[in-house]
Amino acid sequence: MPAEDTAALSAAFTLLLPPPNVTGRLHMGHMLNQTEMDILTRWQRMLGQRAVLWVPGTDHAGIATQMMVERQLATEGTSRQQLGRDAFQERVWQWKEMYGGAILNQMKRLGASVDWSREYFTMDDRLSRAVREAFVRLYEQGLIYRGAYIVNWCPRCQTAISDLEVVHEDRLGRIWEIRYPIAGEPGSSIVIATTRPETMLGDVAVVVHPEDERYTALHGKQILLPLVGRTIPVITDAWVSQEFGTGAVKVTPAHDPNDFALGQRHGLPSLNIMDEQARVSLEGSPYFGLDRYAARERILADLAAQGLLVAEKEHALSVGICDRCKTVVEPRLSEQWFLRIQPLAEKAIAAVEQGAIRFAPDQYRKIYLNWMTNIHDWCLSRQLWWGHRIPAWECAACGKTTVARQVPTQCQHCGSSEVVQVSDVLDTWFSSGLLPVSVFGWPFEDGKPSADFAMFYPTSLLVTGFDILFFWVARMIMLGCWFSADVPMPDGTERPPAETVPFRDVYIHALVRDAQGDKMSKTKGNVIDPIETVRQYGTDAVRFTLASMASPGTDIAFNVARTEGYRAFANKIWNAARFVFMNMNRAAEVGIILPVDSSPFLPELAADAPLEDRWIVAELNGTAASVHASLSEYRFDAAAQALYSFFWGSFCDWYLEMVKLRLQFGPEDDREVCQTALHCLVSVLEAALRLLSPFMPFLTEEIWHALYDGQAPKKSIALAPYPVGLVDAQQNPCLAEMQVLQAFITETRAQRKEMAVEEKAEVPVLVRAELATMRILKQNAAVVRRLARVQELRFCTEIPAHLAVRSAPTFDLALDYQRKVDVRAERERLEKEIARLDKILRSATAQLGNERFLAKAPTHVVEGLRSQRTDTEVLLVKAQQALGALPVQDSMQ
RNA sequence: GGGCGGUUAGCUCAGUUGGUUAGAGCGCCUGCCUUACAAGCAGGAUGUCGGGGGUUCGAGUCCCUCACUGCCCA
Repeated sequence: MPAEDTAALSAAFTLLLPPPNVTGRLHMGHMLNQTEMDILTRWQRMLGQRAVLWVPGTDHAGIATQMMVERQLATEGTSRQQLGRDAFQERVWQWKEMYGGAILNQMKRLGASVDWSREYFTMDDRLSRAVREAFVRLYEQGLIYRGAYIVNWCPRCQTAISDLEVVHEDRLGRIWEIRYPIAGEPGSSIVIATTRPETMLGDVAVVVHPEDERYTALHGKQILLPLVGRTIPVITDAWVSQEFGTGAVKVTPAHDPNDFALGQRHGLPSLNIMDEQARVSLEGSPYFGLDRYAARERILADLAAQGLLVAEKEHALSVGICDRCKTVVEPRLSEQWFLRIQPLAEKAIAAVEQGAIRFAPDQYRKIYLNWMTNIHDWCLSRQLWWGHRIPAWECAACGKTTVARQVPTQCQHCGSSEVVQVSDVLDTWFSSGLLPVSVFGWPFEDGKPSADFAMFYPTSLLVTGFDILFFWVARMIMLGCWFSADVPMPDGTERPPAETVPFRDVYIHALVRDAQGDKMSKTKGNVIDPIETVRQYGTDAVRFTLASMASPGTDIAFNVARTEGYRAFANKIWNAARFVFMNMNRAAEVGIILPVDSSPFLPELAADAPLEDRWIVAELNGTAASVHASLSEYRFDAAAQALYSFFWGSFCDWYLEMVKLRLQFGPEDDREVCQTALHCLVSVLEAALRLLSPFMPFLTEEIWHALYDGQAPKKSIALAPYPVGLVDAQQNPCLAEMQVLQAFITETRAQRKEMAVEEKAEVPVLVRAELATMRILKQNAAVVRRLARVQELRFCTEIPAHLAVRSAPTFDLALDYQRKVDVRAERERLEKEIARLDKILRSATAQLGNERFLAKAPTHVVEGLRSQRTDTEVLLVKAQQALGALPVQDSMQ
């Protein structure tokens, strides 16, 4: 990283692991998330320019954990109610101690280089203190209020849940039309439409649109509510849709959010007719104690019996279900604690709009802003026993509430000592939303920021999935910006807004799906277990698979075929290393000693060093530069591809094959040649291993240590310096020279196949080449002979007409081989080639004939096209000549 | 209903500010146990870049439109 870039960054590279639930098992999403963070962390650590900190921890996961333990209790024939709150909490702690570390333990196997000394749990004392402090401050700032509102109530979990914890599902339900008689006017009635007839027990009005002429006569009339016998008014409100159902709707404020709002506008009472388990709770009612669905059936039957059920139709509706347990949510009026979120949201919006937080991919910025600008107050309270209990105490004497950091001994309003803490706990996300400040020691004892906070806040980066963008990312931004605002900067100055953010970058990664692109689910049975996959293919291969498929904004269809490919890649590197070791041993036997070093910079070679040496160093430089650039933009896929193609395509396929020629250790062989070759080979492998290390830590570690034969300069490759690439390596003339050499070898091999030359046979090759090309071929004649199995290169001024010719822009070649060409195949090939060249030539000629193109296009494009046209013309002529030279009749001998 | 995406080789996906012959991996075909590697080597085939229109000297890339499809929010 150039020095000027580092100045703008903080002194540390810091990130928080999204804390897995204590109830969870490691899945592919975790593994992807952790692989990405680990690559970045290792990369930054090896760059060695900043302190690097990756903080692990686990989340107490209120509802989920309570569910697990309650299930366990049920199998023992008991329940949390029987145990009581304290004993139940004790059980949950026991459970957490036993199973809570599962994911972190699995993480260790994946090589995640987190700082284990800083591992936290969201219910730890110091984090709990932060939760209390945050709650009390918000309360003191007038941002937390308590009141009876409609919330999403899960009758199974028996707690309120936030909007985000409700998932909507489109289902085919029914809509019923029910006749409500007008009080005191026999024969007169109004027909209402409803999808939830059971809630009619709590009806307090019927509402119609004020301009709906069908019902004008009924405005202000009273209705005799069937089955109940209460009278309720007909009211008007423009919210009603005249097209929906009959245009008349019943109003049940205690059981529907829209009705609740309507009730507030019209001053209607709210009649709660269901208990915590969604059973009818209306004392004295014949439906008392019935579950909501049983009550529905009975009520419909009774209405039908009275002739009041007018119609029943199919109806598509969206049903809210509890994200955790999939029970249909019951909108329910209840007393809850809310956070007035607008002031926090404004800061959170500004932080992103002003660029203090950047999203990658950028599209998530829009999604975030869209959500944040339409945000609703946050229901903070949960009716659970596992979590951070709300620090509020109710007074039995005066009925008022005391909110305090420490357990109060008396009511702060009337002084009574009869204060009891409210039983609700806080939404789990309230505590995880505070993590960026709380893990670094907030709140501070004396108001002075801790050393950790000064060093690590704001963190550098958050890596997470889009599924918790609102749950967690958005909440961290809101709470982080809010609570860090009054924490001074390390130098004592006031903290500017851009420094209040919990992280500077958010990288949102994809969802891991199965090979068919379907979402993994237990019910579908298509879950790929990362630990099992790792067992089969190795951690490095799975990590590399995930990295290489992590294209931004695209879900990953995880296919083990791909992992098999990367296992082969790991194997390939292993074998290449074996080859190097073998030669090091042979060298040692004849007394050649190698100085190997782990310099961040790659060796610089003399201009007259062998072409393949200069080339592989340039390639490695280019790869390092490319990996660095890719990782800087979170392009794990591009970085992985660059590494793959370097190791396999450049290092193994070409360099090793070429360098073999110089690794001859016989008594007559030149020791200096061997030593030079081996030195370059070992240096390149050593540096390349370091370059690959963040992606494949296990394999590279093992080979790297073996390379130093127990004398490695560092305890681990992870602490060695990361190779710095030279961007201008791409300009090195050796690249073009090597390209010519490779083209010659490839063309020769292709021609051998074409002419069905036996694999092992060495054949003389006639060459006509331009001077520069001839020079390259002559200098590398040994390489050409070996890699293309050429017996002898015969340079000539023209290839004899009777031989089949292969051409490139700067050379022609022909095999001197007795077997004749497969004329049909050769003709086919040449015709295809001519068609291809002709197409290119036409298009190039057309463009070059266009004056406006010549006038407007940049010079390098025009020049490039000119030389392309020249080359193409030459090749076309040659191909046509070759075709013309073919014998007329097809023959193979 | 509101918002955000996607459509490129048989499959999964890349494709930088528009610029010279659209790439990779896997799969496929052919020939090879060449002293690191058959989990390998060498050679090869494969695309009207979803349809239509526009801007431009030039469009996979920018704009409009249609079709299909995914996700989020309500």
